[in-house]
Amino acid sequence: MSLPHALITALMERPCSGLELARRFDLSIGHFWHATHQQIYRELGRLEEQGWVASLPPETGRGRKKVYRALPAGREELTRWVGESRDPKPMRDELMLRLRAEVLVGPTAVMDEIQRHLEVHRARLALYREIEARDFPPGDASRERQIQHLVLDAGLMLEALWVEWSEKALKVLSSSAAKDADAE
Amino acid sequence: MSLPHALITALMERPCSGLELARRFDLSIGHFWHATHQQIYRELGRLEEQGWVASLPPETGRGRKKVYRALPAGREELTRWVGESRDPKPMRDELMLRLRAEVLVGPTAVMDEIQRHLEVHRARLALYREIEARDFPPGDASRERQIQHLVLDAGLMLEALWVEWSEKALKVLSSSAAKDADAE
DNA sequence: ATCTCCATGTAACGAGTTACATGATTAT
DNA sequence: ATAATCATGTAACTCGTTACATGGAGAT
Repeated sequence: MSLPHALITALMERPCSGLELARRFDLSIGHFWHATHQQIYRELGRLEEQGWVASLPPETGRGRKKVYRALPAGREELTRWVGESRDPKPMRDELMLRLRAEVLVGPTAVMDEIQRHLEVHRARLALYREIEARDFPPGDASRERQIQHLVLDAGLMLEALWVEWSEKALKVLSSSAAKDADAE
Repeated sequence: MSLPHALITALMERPCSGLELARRFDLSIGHFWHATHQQIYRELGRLEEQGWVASLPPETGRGRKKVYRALPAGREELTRWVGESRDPKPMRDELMLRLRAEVLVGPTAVMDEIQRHLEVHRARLALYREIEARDFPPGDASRERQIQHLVLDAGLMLEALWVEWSEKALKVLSSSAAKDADAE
């Protein structure tokens, strides 16, 4: 149940319409909490029912741009939610499942897949580094900036980790493939 | 759509009943693909319909232990699935959302939450290190063992990353809190 | 006029979660 | 006998995904 609070947060930062929200998600919040525009519309409807956000123009049906903003009640709800406590979820990684299955049915072409992942992670890492260079110049910063930097840093560290892991995996798999060939 | 294939994998490694599967998930596969026993029962039913797994005793209703095993068709399906290609999903982390919201409604007690997460990740890291010491002694190993080690290694690296990140976050937050106090 | 975007929305489904129900087995 | 536990299962719900439908605005 985090999407509603992600939306209130985004609307507190700046009021905007559903589609703009979807686009902003793609650029920032979406890096650690993805959502499609359908999810966003559905959730905005619920948030409005709850009285946590409000849309400006009278609801004249489809095709009309509706600009939402967060209400005081939304801010209160957000404050309550920030104080909640949840255990971190265990990771969920399909590639690890595939590797485990590969041991049983392989050898297969998993190396290609790992290579593909490696490239995706490298691209994300490069993107995050750009953002860091642009938005977080070295030197002291306010508490707010430091927290935002921490969040970005988690993304940087994760992508770097996956780049490192993928390279290692490729190395291990190629050497063990060579050994298998020797054994024949 | 990964759970069915996780189940086929587990049943190929060793046939067992639904509840045993649930327990084995908690111990191994569950570290990177969690599932509850309800999910597992539902999925086993579907897998049996599909003809990918079979249960031994005649189906005499509730309370009767049913031991499942993977069928050749299941193995084929697994082989097909291992060859599939999917982009890695972007991370999804509620704590990052909370931090982003905290900037707007804070300062709050997020540090306590980060501390809690830190302890969870330290515990998982210790567990994975135990498993590594027990199951992966140093020295050459077969391709299978190396792949299994790679999977465990991803878990180790991730938990170590979160420990590192949490410690850093606590340091940053405590120093910026001190500065805020100075400013008053 | 009609075409192409922009913007909002519906519908249907699959996956995951939570709470609970029921039959079998074992221990006391 | 009955209570605890093992084992399987139902039901109801939320969240996320995919495909598609509809209305409005500007361009040619």
